[in-house]
Amino acid sequence: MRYSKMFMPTRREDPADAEIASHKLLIKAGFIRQVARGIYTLLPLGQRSVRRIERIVREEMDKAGAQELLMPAIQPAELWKESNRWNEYGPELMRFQDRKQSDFCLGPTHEEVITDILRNDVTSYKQLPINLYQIQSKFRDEIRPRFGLMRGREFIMKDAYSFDVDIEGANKSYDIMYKAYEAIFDRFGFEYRAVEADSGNIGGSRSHEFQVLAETGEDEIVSCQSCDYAANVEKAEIQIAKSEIKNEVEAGTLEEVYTPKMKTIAEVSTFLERKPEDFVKTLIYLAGEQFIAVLVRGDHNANELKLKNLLKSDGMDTTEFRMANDVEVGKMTKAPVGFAGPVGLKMPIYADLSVAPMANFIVGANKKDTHFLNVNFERDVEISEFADLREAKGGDACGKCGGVLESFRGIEVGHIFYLGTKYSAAMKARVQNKEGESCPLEMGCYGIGITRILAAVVEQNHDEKGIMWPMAIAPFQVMIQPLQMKNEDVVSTAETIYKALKDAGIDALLDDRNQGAGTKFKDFELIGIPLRVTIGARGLAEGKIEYKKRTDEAFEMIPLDGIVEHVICDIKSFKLNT
RNA sequence: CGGGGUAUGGCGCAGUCUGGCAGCGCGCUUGUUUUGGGUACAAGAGGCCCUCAGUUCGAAUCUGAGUACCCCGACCA
Repeated sequence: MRYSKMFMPTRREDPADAEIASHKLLIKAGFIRQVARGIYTLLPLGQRSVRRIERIVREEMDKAGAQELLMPAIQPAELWKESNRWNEYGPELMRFQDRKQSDFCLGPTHEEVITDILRNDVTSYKQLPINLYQIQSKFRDEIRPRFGLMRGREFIMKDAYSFDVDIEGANKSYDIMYKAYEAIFDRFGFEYRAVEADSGNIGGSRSHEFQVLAETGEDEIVSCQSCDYAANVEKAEIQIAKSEIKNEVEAGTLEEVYTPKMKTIAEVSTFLERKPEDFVKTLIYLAGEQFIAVLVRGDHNANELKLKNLLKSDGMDTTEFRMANDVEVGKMTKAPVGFAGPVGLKMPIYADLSVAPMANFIVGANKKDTHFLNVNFERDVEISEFADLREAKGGDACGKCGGVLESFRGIEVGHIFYLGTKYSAAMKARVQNKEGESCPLEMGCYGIGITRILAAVVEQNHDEKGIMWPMAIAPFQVMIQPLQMKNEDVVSTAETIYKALKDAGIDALLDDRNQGAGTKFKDFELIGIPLRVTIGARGLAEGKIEYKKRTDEAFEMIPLDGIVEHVICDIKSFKLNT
């Protein structure tokens, strides 16, 4: 491809509304443009890289025995009503009506459609196992889309669905996908971790996320330094040290203190000059119709999954479970948000084990701009139950082996779930097993965020000058730069090299613009093509060509008659490595 | 959904407080120049100042309503 013909609008200045490297660089280097909030166009360069990502995903999925199909983005409400997700999914589901006022949605995922297909055409265990996948645009009306392609409302996803006659088979299908995902993310050159995860509103029990390690990631994960345990903090199990027994200190006098407009622990602790560990946070949740309060230490976070499980085991209705909103908090605590506390609170109060040994702690006073000092259990607060309710954090003891947990931030690029019969039972997708009994299909589902991978790759592969694409994903493999466009030797040499590389099946970009060397170098660095072949009058006089990798500082001079072979050889070795 | 912010040429911004000819840099076009790190000079093109409604002799600027986008939060209690 010739640079002069390629539509690749680069910018000199950082876009005003991008925060993180991948968002900035993808716009600046001409890969994407925003159309609306969380909705982007993939420009030719972006589309080229996405195609390469898709190709790798397809190869590995096919290798794992999955078959590609394509389901519609538009889905009828009827199917979603069968699984009850028409109600459960909430406002994130993009809904609309056709001209006959029938309800439809834009698919955020495809369990319903695929289950519908299987129930009609699969009747015997002999047709199983089967794994079907597609690569397609998904639609989720996210509360807060952000960071460019990282969290969009329309995005490209690979989603796969496995069907087995029994749990044993389903686990096997799950393991195959786990391995396929490792192969895929290895080929992208990612530094990543597979972590245990909560299965969210997709449903199911067994679940792993594939997290690309990055400071800008939205997820927090912990991994054990001693064993192979790794999990999202939403899910991570920790060991509570038995030594956390009550401190024997004399209880101080309960005391009100004026804390104007101090809502957060950070604000109040700075204001009162006390450590966050001296505070107890009071969180109000709504489970079904019942309000409950949860106490965690000021420097801890509550783990909603653990909380939900505890409430469920206490026989509470948790089909609807969420934090109370501002109005509800105001009503229940008689104070604006930020000043809730357990003293005199009329609802069941659950407390994390780590607050049990605390004494003379600080809480909100259920009164505007006021906190209590020297609060103590029994005397001031009655607790319904102490339990492990907090989120893991770095330094905690591993729930499996007791080793030390280390924390990371990650970008979730893949997620696999064992679904069980959640959808097949609801939608009556059944087959006959060997014994002739009718049983619901055992399902698994497996997602990979294609467009998110594009962003994640940039997060892990860039410097201050621009992107550094891994060979596997680069929009072009090599850039050829004639430096003096008026020098016929330079131009014709560049053309010859360009043609030879193209004939060898290599994606080469010839920078045939009549621009100075500086401009060409800058654009090369910004766009991030892995290899650069520079033809300058100076080197050419000695029969030499300059050759440089985007990731290297230095370049080498290669004899003109060996350059093409050298480039081809390098690209081949890149392929073997990935 | 709550809080904060922004909206002026393709991009990045000033001008708004204190109403009076719509500006700067980059990019773009044409010509000359330069040719190994975003060359230099000259001449140009390009804007309903987000929308609507007010105030005023006069509104990018003041007032009101709306829209779009960005950030923070929804673990704050």
